[in-house]
Amino acid sequence: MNISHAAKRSGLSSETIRYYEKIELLSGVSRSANGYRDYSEDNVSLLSFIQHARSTGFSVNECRQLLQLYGDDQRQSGHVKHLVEAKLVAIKQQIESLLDMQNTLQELAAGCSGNEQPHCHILDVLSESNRPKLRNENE
Amino acid sequence: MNISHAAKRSGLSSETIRYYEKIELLSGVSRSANGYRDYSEDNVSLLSFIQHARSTGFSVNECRQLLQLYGDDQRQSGHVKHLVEAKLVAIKQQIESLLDMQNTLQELAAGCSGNEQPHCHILDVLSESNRPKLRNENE
DNA sequence: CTTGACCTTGGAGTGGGTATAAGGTTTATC
DNA sequence: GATAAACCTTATACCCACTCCAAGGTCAAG
Repeated sequence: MNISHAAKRSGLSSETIRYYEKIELLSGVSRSANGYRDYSEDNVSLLSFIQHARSTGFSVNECRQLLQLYGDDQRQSGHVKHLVEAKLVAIKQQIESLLDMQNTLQELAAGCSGNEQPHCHILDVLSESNRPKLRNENE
Repeated sequence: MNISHAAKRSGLSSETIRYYEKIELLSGVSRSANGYRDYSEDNVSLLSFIQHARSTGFSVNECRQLLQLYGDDQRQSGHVKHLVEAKLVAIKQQIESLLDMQNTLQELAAGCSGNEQPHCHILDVLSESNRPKLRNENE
């Protein structure tokens, strides 16, 4: 199976698959006589695994850990669950941060008339020297 | 005012302030006789402005646009509001995406016993070749 | 006069790809 | 058999937004 077929099957781009090989996230891909990469079903399974993990928020290095556990029949499922729970905490923090931004942006937009006049509440707020909501600034 | 003082005042790091100067996000900073950067109150205001905009989700290039509007007394507040509303849409999309990930991770964690046994529901799901919830795959 | 805390510059590294150039191969058509 | 399109290969550069490092200059305190 050539790379573009493996790409379609795994949901990754050909470029990304080559990149994953270069950083040794995926190894052991064989080559045809003409030098083209030749993907097995197992290769495609691993690529799909990576695609799923990446789209669930895992970094490439976390994918490395997940792949190692995946290939280890002596693994303990607690180790895997630990990675998932840690990622869950990180994702929740990111959501919190984005919700803060969303609130701020909504407040900014609500206060701006958005017409052809130069006065703009948004710019007023952004240029305020005291950051609102940020307490604990000793000194 | 030296750079570390400007850093404290603006909420940015000295390295970031030098970086912003290098990419010409902030210009016109004067120098003391010894070659040290010397920040005015106006400089600090702009740095704070950038810090606020960055922490509200705007990219460096979007900050460039905001700064241009900020410095233009012929601006139309509608232009500013447009930037804020576009950013709001992008932030909402990011939140949606992260909420999807959060759901997936919670389902994965819930299905895993997380003990010392090798069998792991998480790895089972990640290695499933058919992506769940992703319809519309003609062919 | 030395120590430590600043400041300067340039350059490299990070993550996770994406794009481009320059070339080789395969397949279909004429 | 020629040729063009659509693949494949490699190496390299680029993107964003910093962050870190090395090598050196400056300055205030003790």
